[in-house]
Formats: sequence, C-alpha cells, structure tokens
Amino acid sequence: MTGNSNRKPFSPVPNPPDFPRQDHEVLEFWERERIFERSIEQRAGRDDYVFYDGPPGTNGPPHIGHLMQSALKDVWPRFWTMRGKRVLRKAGWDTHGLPIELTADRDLDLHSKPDIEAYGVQRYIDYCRETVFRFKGEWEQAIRRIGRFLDMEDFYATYTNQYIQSDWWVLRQAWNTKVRPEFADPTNLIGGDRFLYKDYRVSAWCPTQGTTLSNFEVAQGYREISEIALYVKMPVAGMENTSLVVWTTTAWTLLSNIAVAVGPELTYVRLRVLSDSANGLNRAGERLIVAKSRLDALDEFLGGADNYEIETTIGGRELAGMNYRPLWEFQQLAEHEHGHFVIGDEYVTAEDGTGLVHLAPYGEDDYRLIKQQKLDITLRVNERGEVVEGEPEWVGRWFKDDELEIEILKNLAQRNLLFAKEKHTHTYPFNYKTETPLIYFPRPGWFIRATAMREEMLEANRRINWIPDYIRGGRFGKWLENVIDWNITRERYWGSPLPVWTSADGGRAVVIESIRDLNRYVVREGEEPFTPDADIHKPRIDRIVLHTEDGVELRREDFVLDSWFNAGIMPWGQCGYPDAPGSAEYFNSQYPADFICEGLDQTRGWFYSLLAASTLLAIARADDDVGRWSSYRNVICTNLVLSEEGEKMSKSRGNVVHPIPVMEKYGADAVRWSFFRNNPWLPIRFGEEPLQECLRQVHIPLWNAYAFFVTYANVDGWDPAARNEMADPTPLDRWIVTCVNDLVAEVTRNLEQYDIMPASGAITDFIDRLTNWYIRRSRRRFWKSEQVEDKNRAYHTLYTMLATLSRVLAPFAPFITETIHRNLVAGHLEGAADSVHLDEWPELDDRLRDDDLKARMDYVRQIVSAGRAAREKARMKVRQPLPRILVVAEEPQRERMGELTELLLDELNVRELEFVDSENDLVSFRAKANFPQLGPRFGKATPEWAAKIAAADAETAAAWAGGATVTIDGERFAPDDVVLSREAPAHLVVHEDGEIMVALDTRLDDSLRREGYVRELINKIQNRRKQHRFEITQRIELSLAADEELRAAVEQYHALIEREVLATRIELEDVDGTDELIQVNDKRVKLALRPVATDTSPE
RNA sequence: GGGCCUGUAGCUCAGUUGGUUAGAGCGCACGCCUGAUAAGCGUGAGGUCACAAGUUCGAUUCUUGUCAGGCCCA
Repeated sequence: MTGNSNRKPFSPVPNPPDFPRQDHEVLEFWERERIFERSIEQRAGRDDYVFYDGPPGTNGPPHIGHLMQSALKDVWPRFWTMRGKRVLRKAGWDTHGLPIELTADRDLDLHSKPDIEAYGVQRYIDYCRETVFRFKGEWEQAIRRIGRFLDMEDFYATYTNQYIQSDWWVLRQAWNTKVRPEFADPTNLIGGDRFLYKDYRVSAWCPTQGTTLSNFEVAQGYREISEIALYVKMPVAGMENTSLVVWTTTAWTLLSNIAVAVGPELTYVRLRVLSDSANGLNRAGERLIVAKSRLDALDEFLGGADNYEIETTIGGRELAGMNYRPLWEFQQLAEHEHGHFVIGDEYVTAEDGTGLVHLAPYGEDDYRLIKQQKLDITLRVNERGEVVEGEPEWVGRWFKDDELEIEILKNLAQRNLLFAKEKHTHTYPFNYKTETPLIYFPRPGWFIRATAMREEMLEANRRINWIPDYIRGGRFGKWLENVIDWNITRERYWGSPLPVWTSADGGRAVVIESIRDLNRYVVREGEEPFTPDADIHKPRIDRIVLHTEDGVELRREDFVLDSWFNAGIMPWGQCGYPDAPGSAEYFNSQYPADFICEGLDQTRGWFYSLLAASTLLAIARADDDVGRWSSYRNVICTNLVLSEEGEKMSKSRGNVVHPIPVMEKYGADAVRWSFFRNNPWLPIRFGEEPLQECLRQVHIPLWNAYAFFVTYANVDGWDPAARNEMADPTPLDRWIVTCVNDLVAEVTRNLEQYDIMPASGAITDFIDRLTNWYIRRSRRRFWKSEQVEDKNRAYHTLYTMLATLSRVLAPFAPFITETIHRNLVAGHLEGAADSVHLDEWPELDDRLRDDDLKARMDYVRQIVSAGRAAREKARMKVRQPLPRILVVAEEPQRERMGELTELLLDELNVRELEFVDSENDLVSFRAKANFPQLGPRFGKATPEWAAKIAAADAETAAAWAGGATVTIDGERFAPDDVVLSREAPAHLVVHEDGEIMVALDTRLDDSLRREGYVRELINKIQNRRKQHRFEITQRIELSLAADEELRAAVEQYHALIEREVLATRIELEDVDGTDELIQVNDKRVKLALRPVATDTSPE
C-alpha cells in the first residue's frame, strides 16, 4: 500500500456520466450550502469588480439568445471572484413601456387611446402593473438552470418608486445644468439653455391610435402606394403672370403651406409658355420658374421643348426672399405672422419634382426650416387627421380621403393654379397594427440636449473597451457623431411619469426630484403627503396641481419616460440613488461597471442610454475624471443565435429551440461551452450537433481522465494528503506541468481582455495534451506494481493537473468542475474550499516551466506523427516492433531529442533511432537524359550521351539533386540537362511532412517477429478479458495451444505476458485442429482463460 | 439610399502586426488502440483565402472598387 491506512477513498466515478443529473446535484449543493452568497461574503472588504445586468423585459419567455448572454455574463464575475474580488450581481427587470401596454391592449381588447380612456386609466395601469412579471418565473428558472450566479432575490425593477425617484433625480440634474452658450436654443418652448428642454418634434404619428410610432415600428409598416402627384403654381407677388412651380404627393399638406424652399446652389430658369400646353392647364404667355435640370422631365407637361422659351436663368440664392401669393384666402396671414416667401436650403435637390419644394409643418426638414425662419405654424389638419380649416366643404374631412384630393386638385385647376398632375408610385408608412396611414406631425416632447454633450460622449467612448473593438469607431462611434437631441418622453400611460409641472403659458416650470420633494408642495396645498410606497404612476400623479409662491397654477406635463431612458439610469436606479437609505454607499462602490454584456442592437438602446445618462451626470457634477464619464469600461456585444441550419429562429419557421429541454439532455456545461467556442459578436449556430461536439471535445475526455485517475488512485489507496515518497518528475511530468502553466497564463490573459474564444481554445488544447499524450504515455506508470516512487509521482502529477484544470475551467463549466472538485479536493486536502467557486484562481509558477522541453516534446510529437504515417504506408501495425527509424536532422535537432528518445521509440514501437544528415541518405537518385535540352545540343549523338547519363552512379545523381553541374567525358551537364527520379530502398518506408522527414526500416528478423506475435497475443488476451468483463485486477490462468514457433515465442516472453495480462500461470499445448481458433498474425491459436480466486489487490 | 460587419477545405469556423508548407472540428477514405474512453485515437485526400485593380522584392493579410449575405439606420 502506498497510501496511509485511514485515508478516505474517492467516490467511484460513473462512466458514462449523466451530466444533467449531476447538474441538479450541483445546483442543490450550491443552494444548500449558499455557495453564491458565500462567494460574496468571503470577499467582504476586498476590491469590487462591478457588473451591471441589463434589465430584460419579462412579459415574454427567455429564448436561447438570452441564455448565451447569461452564460457570458456568468464567466467574468466567477473569474474575478476567484481572483479575489467581491462581485455583486443584482438582477434587474424592465417593467415599463410599450411592450407591456401592447400586452394589456391585447388582453383587454383595446385599440386606441380613446379605448383606454373609456376603459379607465387607473384600471389600465393596475392591469399593466399586474402583468409585468408574467414570465419572471421562467426567466429565473432558465438563469438558474444554466448555472448563472445572480442575485434574483434582491433585484431591481424599473417600476418601483425607488427606481422612479432616481429617474426624477437625474432629470432634475439635467434641468439644473445649463449648456454652453453655443448650444442654447432660445426657440425651445421651455428650457432653451438647459440640458432638459421642451419642444416640438415631427414624428410618425398614428391619427387613430393617437400615438407616435418608433422608427422600428414605422419601418415595419411601409407599403407601396400609387397616388396623384400635383405640380402647383404659386403666383409670384409683384410679377405679372409669373409662378413658382412646386411638386407634392400630399395634396392635403398644401392647405398648410407656409413657404417654398429652393436649393441655393441650383440653377433655375424662368420660361415663357409659347402656346396653350397639351394638358390644357397652361396658357400662352404664362411665365414659370423651375430648376433648369428638370426641364427635360417637365417637357411633356409644357407641350414639348418647342412650346416654351427660356427668358432668363436665376441662381437659387437670388430666388430666396421672393414673395408669393397664398393659394387660398384662408391662408392669409395676420399682421404679426410670417410666411409665403422663398427660402434657400441645402436639403433641396433637383432629383425629382421641379427643384422647388413647398413647406408645411408636416415633415422633419419642413419643420426645421419653418422654425428657423420663425414662420407661422398653422396646422390645418389636426392630430386626428381631420381638416380643421379650409374651404367649407373640406372641413371635418379625413386627410387621406381620395375625394378630398381630387376636389383640391379641381379647385386649383379651375383657378389656373395647377401646372400638371401625374400618377406617382412610392412607399408610404402605415401603422403596422391598425393599417392607418401615418402622418408626420409635430408633437410636443421633452428632450435631453445630447448635441450639447457630443464631444464628451465621444471622449468617454474612446476609453471603453469594446468587444469587438470596431464598434468603438464603427456602429457606436458613428451613432454618437450623428447624435441628435434625445426625446425622452412618450405620450403613453404605463411608464415613469415625467416629473415636470408647468404653468399654462409655459413660463414657469418645476422639476421634482423625489417624493419628499413633491410632498413639500403637496403639503402646502393641504393635500395628503405621498408615502414612500404610494402610487406615483398615472393617473394618480396627474391630479396633483402645484402652485408657485406667487400663486401660479402648475400642472404636470402629461408624459411618461422613454423606457430606454429608464434603463440608462440603471447605475443610479438599481439602488435608488440618491434618495434611498444606503444608496450613496452602494453607488460609490458600484460605479462604473467593469463589465456589461448585451446584444449588438443595444448600440442605439442600452449602450447609448447608459453612456448618455452617465455623461450628462458627469457634466452636471463637473467631473474631470474622464474614466468615470462612461458608466461601463468593458462591453461585449453579442450577435444572434441562429438555428442549426443558420436561419433565424422564429415561431413561424417552427425552429425555435427551447433552452431547458436542451440542458436536460446535454447538461448546462455543454450549452455554455457551445457559446464560448465562438466569437460572440458573430452570429452563432446552435443545435444538437454542436452540443454533441462540445461534449466529445471537452467534457467527455475530461470526465474519462478523471474516471481513470479515480479508478487507479483507489486501487492503490493513493492519498493526496499523504507525504508519499516520490521519484523525480519525468520529462513527461515536467512537460504537462509546463503545459498547465501555459494554460493558466493564456486563459488569464484572454479573460482579462474579454476574449472568450482563445480562452476556450486553450482549454480544449490542454485537455487534448492531457488525455492524448500525458495519460496515454503514462498509463503504464499507474499500473505497474514496482517503482512505487515513480507511480506516486505520476499520481501526484495527474492529480495536480485535474485539480488545476477544474479551477481554470470553473468559470466556463461550473458544474463538471464542481463535481470533480468535490470528489478530488474538498475534504481530501486540509483547508480546501468546499466549492471550486470559493477557491482561488491558480497562480503561475515560472520555476515549474520548461519551455525548451515543451519545444522538444512538440518536435517528438511531429516525428511520431510522421512515423505513424510511414507505418500506415507500410501497412505495419504498431504492435509489430520494427528495428529502426531514421530521422533527417541537423545537429541541434538531434540534441533536442535527448532524453525523449525512449518515449519516441516506445510510442512508435521501434528498437532504434538513427539520425541522418539529409534526405539523400534515405533515398537514392537515378538520372535520365532531359531530351528537350540535350537534343539541340548533341543532335545525332544524343542517344550516346543519354546512355552515359543513365549510367551515372547514385552519387553523381545526388550531386545533380544538390544543384551541382557534373562533367562527364569532358561535357558539362547542369541539373537542367537531366531528369531525376527518387527511389527509396525496398526496406525503407519514407514519409515527409513539412520539415520533418523520417524513414522506417521494415526488415523483420526472428526476434522482432516473435515479439510481434507476443504483442498480438497479449492484445487478444486482453480483448478476451474485456469480453469476460473481468475486473481490472482479476488474476487469470491461461492455456494456449499453438504451433512450435509461437510456443517458443511465448516461452521466451512468458514473464512479460504474465505481467501484462495478470496471468498466474501459462499452460502450453500442441494445436489440435478441432478446437475453436483465433488468429494471431499468420498463426492460428487456441486460447482459454480461467479466473483464479486470489487477493485481487496488485500487491 | 447611408453606416457597420461577414465572405478562408464539402459543412461550421480560427488565423494572418505583409514572408518557408494557411489551421481546427465535423463529414469523407483508410487504419489503429483498447487495463479511462467506439460518445476513443491516428493518418490521408480536400483550399486560385469571394472577384478585380493598386501599393510592395513579396498580398489571403494593406488600399480602392465590384459581387454576395447579414445587421442597424433612413
């Protein structure tokens, strides 16, 4: 016995393993022993590593893409915990916003704002509140099952009063902070010099639902429609019979026309119509102004190029300021209003239409110009899509009424204000749910003046470590460069209420920062104060009317906050900073985040809103520490998880993979690994085959190595805690120790850089080295009974490898590593951690490294590989010993082989190694004449010379092969003059692979042949043992019947055979032709095994 | 229409700060081991590194353009 007598054996390892069942045992262990909680408690007082969990919405179930994020989000917190940091991991849920309202609308059969008002806003809000966690249980189950350590008890949710008050506080900071003068905009309705302001913005508006649609929603509803496009004549004031010609596809916008825009750099012409035009709309003598480059396109309406003459050419800049007469009486402006003149602006092109654009307050560019020029804004179509001012018969009509369009057209034509009309096909946005045509409508909203902090955000962005790094200058950087002010309000119901109260004229505004702050006003009004857990959502909060000191009435601005803004203030909201007790301390230790990880689509979502919020607050507190401007330092962007076929998963395709059943089949570690072996920022294919492959490549080989170790360690009673006598490490031991040091270094480096794929690759590579070289080459050391000290060394080495590997692998595969740690380490070594996740990350020990040995081992493995290829060519199985391997090598390489020679010979089953200088020593060359060369030179004498060349000896041929020129009978022959062929001697089988060239000598003498028989025989006996399912320690008696040559071989090697197959006795008989025989090479042998009852331990 | 990404073996993907022979896994062919493992191991075949031009002694790598696919935005 090598171990001490009262040692505790390792638990037997089931093989094959049942990973899903083991997962559940580990999960129960973690919960029973509070491993996650302890991993934090244990690090109290240590440095924090800060992780932010982006809040997912829980009104839908989690899918496999979320699990990829969960897996990645789990790796670094576990890694840094093992490195000694304290890593809090608070779960968060997004519980506000449109998705929840949409679910409520569906459940309650509501289709519009009037529907909701009729249903009752309070009831509606109450319903939303009840549904926010509809799928939270499923999320928690999936997150738990994949092994993610996450605090789901003490979570944050965006709809809590604590979180909402952080929203309010942030907005108060924005309101209190003035922008630099160059960013101030006095045209804003409220707050023109502040970071928070109110203004109008044109957005896609649904006139039936009464709501704006997000860009994303608009993009889903584009449809191709065919409409009438109008060319309208705007008579120029003070010029006889002259008109500007404008083009529009939306006749109804003409009712609100207020100006005409031209391109300042474009060239325009004034033309005179010579005779009445073909379409009957234009008369002889009329003068029209259009862009010069559009003339060809407008020819047909004028009656051809011959029917008009160009009177003068005018630059766009000169047109600016020209006044025109409005199309209708009802458009006449009052004294103080501005409008009905020409404006120059770069956005006008001459790609279609006339190069003159009519302006009405429906459209982003229109609205911008109208505001810039301080023009009158009269909306003659209202937000319900109804005409509110115009010819009496039009008032009250629907803006997209086809009849209305025709009536407007006729009205203009009758008064000679129509230049032309044509059918026009283009795309127009519709509400993708209600099919209503959308209207671009200026809506009021509150904005964060992002344009005033663009430089600061760009500066902060430069310091973020993006994975992949091209996001910094690419998608995200470009987004920041083109950033526009951020509309943080929505005209909806279920969301954080905007905490702004204003007077009716907009002259007074108060931004509330907390419930306490609100109560200061409320109490003064004589109302009941809000308790900390009072309902501060709509509609309750709308009933609060505030009064200024001088008695002006203030009402709440009826908006809720954009849910992206909500999510972006998460660093403050998750702890209710600053109002919640203890929040300052929490915030200070948890800002900024070291690590976040979300989908690539969050560049315009959470990644942006986090950065905008943190930059804003940095400016508000005049923070000059640029490193804290961004609330996150390292960020991994994940891409889509596709089906196995590379398609998007969707219900309609029926290819959605449900996470839990997959984990119940393959285990969570395999699912996790399938995400780690790819770059997360590229689309990943997910399916059963990749999972199978993960198991085969990583988990099963590791498990087999572990099972192998436990089997033999228990047989020998080996104890890691015992102070066993050990031999010095063999080269193989030193090699694998070097490898594991490299592994630790490489995984550490790559995890520090947030680069998961090379880290997982290094682990796969190490597992291959451990199982397919270290264990494979060391196997015999574990079962030979002599040389106990070497055996102890082998146990010690393998044990250390498995224990170290389980720690390095723990952040990636927390289950299998926990199982191994629990059996091998916990309870076996004094002071060992109960869980691998409470353990420390392995330290590098450079004294144990031997880089030179590693290079030499790689060289040996290359030669082995070439040797195997040569054996295969020669059809010589490895069991047949061969006399010699020849290796082409320079002196330094020969030295590299050194102490590893034995290993090489054993692996290839070859008796001797011999080095040679060059391939010429392995092959011989024969030369033949190169006739195309020699023919012109020697003419008729060519055959004579050809014969002389063919007669050249191998040495001469080798000289040509070496590039030399050879003189034969006074004639010089260059290598070009001959054709060389290479041939190896019959007994050598040569194989070449890159720089490596080897040859096997395949000549067998009697001794080799006899040993070949014996090896083959041993193999057959072992197979038979396995067929009988004998224990590995079972002793047997053998009887053999064979011919004389084989019997002689057995007699010569009987000690070897007995040792190899654990035979206590071998009986030899003559062959008797009637028995069942087995084949041993070319011999036929009768074989019988009998188990013998003995002490089964090997000693 | 704009921006970003991707295009490398039959398939899925690495890699290449410009340099001998561009790698892995799967699949295929052949073989091997079996006292941990057939859910194992090895060997082999298989590539104009999407296409074109440019820079360079040298380009799969850098530049520009083209084509195809994806994502985001209009």
